[in-house]
This record gives sequence, C-alpha cells and structure tokens, in this order.
Amino acid sequence: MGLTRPSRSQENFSFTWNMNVFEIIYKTLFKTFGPQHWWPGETPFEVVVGAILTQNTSWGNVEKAIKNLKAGQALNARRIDEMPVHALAALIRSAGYFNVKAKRLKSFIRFLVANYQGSIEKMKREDLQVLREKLLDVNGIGPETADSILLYALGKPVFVIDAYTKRVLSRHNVVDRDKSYEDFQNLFHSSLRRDVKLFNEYHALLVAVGKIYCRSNPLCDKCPLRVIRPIAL
DNA sequence: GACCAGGCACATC
DNA sequence: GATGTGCATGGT
Repeated sequence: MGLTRPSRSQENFSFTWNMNVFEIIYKTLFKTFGPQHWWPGETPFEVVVGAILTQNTSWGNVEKAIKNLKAGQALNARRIDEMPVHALAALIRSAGYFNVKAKRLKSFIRFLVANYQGSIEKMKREDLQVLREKLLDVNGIGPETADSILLYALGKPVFVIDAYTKRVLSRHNVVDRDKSYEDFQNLFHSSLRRDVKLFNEYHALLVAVGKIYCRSNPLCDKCPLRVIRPIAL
C-alpha cells in the first residue's frame, strides 16, 4: 500500500509524490468528472429514506418511490409510522423488495422516535460512534446504509463503502476484493483527512467512474484511473 | 429473456 | 467466519 515515487512515465500526471494513492485517485476523478452534487435529497429525512430504498436497487427506481411518497404526503416520520406496512409497501413498489423495505423504513422510524423523539436533529447530536452502533442495531440498516445516513443525511465524516467502491479499487489493484467493509473503510479513513465534503464527493465520484468504466474490459482500458494501476501495485 | 442495480438478514456449515 | 439464499422492480 501507499505510494512510492512515481516512475518517469507517470510524472506527467501533475501529482506530487508525497500524495498517497487515495489522494491521487480523488484528484484524478474530480478532474475527470467534476462535482457530483450528492446526495440528491431535499431534506435529511429524505436522504435517510433514499438510503434504505436504494439498497441493491438503481437510483432511478428509488426516485419514483420517493416521488410516490411525496405525492401521498407520506414522506415524514409520523405518516410512515402510522401507515399500515402494506400501504407503505404499495407506495415504494418501484424501489423493489418493497415488503422488506417497508418494514425497514418503519424500523428506522421506530428507532428515531424511541431514541430521539422522532427528530433527525436530535439524532445528529448523538456521539458518532454510539450513533453508528445504534444504527447498525436497527433491522435493515447494515454498514453501508448506516454510513450513508451518517455522511449524507447527518454530515458526519464517515466514508461510505459500496459495491462500486470495492469494484473500482480492486480492479485497480488498490485493495483486495475480499477485504471486509471495515478494511476498505479504514484505508480511506487513515489515508485522507476527515472531511465531510471530501468524503461526500469522493464516494460519489467512485460511483460515477464505476458506472461508466467498470462494466467491461474494453471500457476498463479507457478508465481515467488506469494511470494508478502501476502505482497501486 | 438474462443481467444488473448506490444491501441486508437469516440459515447453514 | 464464510457461503448461500430470499427479497422484486425497472432499465438495458
């Protein structure tokens, strides 16, 4: 791991050789794709709902579900809490796994009410590590969803690891694919300054490059990150 | 029609 | 701890 001095052939990438590979990846991606403006949600509550609905699901399908919730005046804690699970499931149908996700949304609301009187703002004031552990105890919230909530809804400096992050980094020889969620996350945390804006943008950029270039080998060869493969080895 | 998409819980070994 | 399976829609 870590970056050694670049070879002469790599010196035209305008990276200084005290940068680590995670910083180089970020710089490359930002230069290529620009700001991603994540997370696309109007309120922290909407971001939380989106984080649960997007589990193993494309964002387009989630957007339809959120639109439905808004149209049904149901995008708020009280309505979701009071609504029968089957009615909620019907509204979020387009997001897939709708029965499971309806229960998960209700689980989160129960947690929010029980611990923070239904207030995202109160939840935000909780100690970060304590809150993360509590979130992981909620049925339907695993590490990625918890960290998405912490970073994108609450503005906490926690790096989100998702399928794209793993795919992009392992394709470029930065991290072994079978490393754990925590292994991946620890590498980001120890290699970068703990900065919410940086973590927000970085994860979104990894998704951007993953969506476009990590689908097939021919595209992989055109990936803007191909320059870091020899460095990462 | 197959495959994939911003995971997670649970059972089993 | 690792692996397999169910959950489900909508786009390509």
